[in-house]
Amino acid sequence: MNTKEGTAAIDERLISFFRDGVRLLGMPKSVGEIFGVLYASPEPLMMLDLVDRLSISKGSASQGLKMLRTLGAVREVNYDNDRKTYFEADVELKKLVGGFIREEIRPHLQSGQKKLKELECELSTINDPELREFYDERIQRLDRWSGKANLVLPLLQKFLGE
Amino acid sequence: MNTKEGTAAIDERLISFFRDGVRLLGMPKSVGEIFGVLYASPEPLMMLDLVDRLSISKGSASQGLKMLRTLGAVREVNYDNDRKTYFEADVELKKLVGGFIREEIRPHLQSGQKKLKELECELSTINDPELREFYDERIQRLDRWSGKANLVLPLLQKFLGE
DNA sequence: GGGGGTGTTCAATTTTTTTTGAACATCATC
DNA sequence: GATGATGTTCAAAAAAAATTGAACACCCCC
Repeated sequence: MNTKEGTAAIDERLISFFRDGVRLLGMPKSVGEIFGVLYASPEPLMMLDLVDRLSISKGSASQGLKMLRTLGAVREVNYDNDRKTYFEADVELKKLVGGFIREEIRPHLQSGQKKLKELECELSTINDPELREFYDERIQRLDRWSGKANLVLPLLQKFLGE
Repeated sequence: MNTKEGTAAIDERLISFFRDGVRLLGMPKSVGEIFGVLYASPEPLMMLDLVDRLSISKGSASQGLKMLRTLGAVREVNYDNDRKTYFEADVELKKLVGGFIREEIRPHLQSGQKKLKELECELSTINDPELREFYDERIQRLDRWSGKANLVLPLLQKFLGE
């Protein structure tokens, strides 16, 4: 790790940048901090480096890294022809955000769409035509919306992928 | 409130739909439930209707309504030439999502951009040119990204606004 | 096959967020 | 200006989420 140069202040700011950033995505701050340390590091790091650097437990570090690897935002690398596994950040943030969209937003959207389908089936159980009309309109509205969201997500990912 | 017709099951599903939906935006489930009840109601409701319907406390209902009004997703209306205030959902979900973008995402983005500005200033304190180059590249990358995000948000809002 | 260094798992703990409830504010009506 | 029906506030309680730490698994190397 690089401790000679005066990069501590910068590292701190980068870490804080990502800590807040992942909060917006509803992830624990430790995950943001881990990503921040890796993003700010010229060399890959080992898990224990993160534990030291951030004063977090091995458990947190392990789980945070797992989450980040699932998103595709961090990967294992070989380094220094040493057999240990090191970790490095994928500098393309689209991995971070794209992974979030893939792992969090899409499943939610899908389950929402399933719920809407079920809703449509139940519509016929309403007798009063006026009331049925009312619910029909509201459910259709959600349908259109959810379709739109489905449409826009890939575009968004494309756009954000530099 | 409409209790005659067999809409309870549908209402339940709509409520659950929004409960999960707002969870994705990191809001308390009570907020989603409140919006759900209003969205599923042909008539405006009073706060105490929500308290009854959802078996939540007045405090929750009041705070949830406040949040939804801040987002612009719910508004007060007059009804039944009665002086009480009633609440109804804005059926355009863009209000809900747009409000979220305005109240949550934008401020975060702005504070992130401020952080980046500060980071750029600190770059000059690094002596080693190679290391400075490294940080410079990473920070610029964040800059580009944050600019992109700023660009895409209004487009997103426009697109989602039917 | 034992030891050192690394990462994982998960029950217990801590921290954070949400919800509650009781005291208070508002205001139309009698 | 008392009453009743509504909404608000906020400290305390409950619930949910994140973090810890200790036991365990893995794996290279001697």
